[in-house]
Amino acid sequence: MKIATFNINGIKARAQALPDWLDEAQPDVALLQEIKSVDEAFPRELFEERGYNVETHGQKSFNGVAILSKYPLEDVTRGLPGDDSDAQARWIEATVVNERAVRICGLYLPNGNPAPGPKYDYKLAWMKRLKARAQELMASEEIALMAGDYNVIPQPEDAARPEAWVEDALHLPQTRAAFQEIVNLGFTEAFRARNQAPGQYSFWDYQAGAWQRNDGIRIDHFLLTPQAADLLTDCQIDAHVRDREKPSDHVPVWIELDA
DNA sequence: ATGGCAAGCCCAGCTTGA
Repeated sequence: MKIATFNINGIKARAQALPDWLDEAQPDVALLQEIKSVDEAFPRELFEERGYNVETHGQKSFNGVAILSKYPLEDVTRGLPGDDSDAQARWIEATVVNERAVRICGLYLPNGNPAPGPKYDYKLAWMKRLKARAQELMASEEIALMAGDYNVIPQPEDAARPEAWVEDALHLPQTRAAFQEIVNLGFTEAFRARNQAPGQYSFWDYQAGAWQRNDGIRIDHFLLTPQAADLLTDCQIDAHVRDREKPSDHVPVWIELDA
């Protein structure tokens, strides 16, 4: 089962580039972030005509996540538990049923800039709720994963210019510690489990020719429970997509699970 | 040394992002 995550930075703006990549990469499941659309305006027919089941958790203008799956989706839930007052659409989960059932969580973790400040407080609070959900997944002993735009640069080698990020909410010690706490529950970070090479990124700013200079950061991640990690056979970043017409500032990251 | 882009929205300049 090929599972991808892709922060598309607006579904309307990616109406060409996203289907093009799906046709080429043929993921069985695609987790999308920043659809920037309400559910009613999401162009689900673009994906249904390609054989995908579509579940969205949208919001006007900002945020918004979705799951596309060639296999049936069951027990879909929307919103990260732990704060009923949180109106931001950043979390969706579903069980994908093929040979085995895989619990798949798609997430768009808050950016948190500027730090310190209320936006950073929201990021850290969200990460605390994420940890609670992660503990439940771990206790369930399911084949499960949490993937998406974490807005976390885990290690200095995950940035081309780590010195540019020292004061940034994506790379502050508290941010990295909160991410590491979740990994330490027993999750496998799929990309680094299979690839130790530096210079591997999933986001390049639109400004200053960042892509042309490979001035990127790696912030889109897969965290796998042990039951999922046992089935992991590959993890790659489709960086070439960044070179196309009207690209997102993120590129797809995908895993292959023997499931 | 600095700034440099893009998307969405009451369509024009603001907010947001990373």
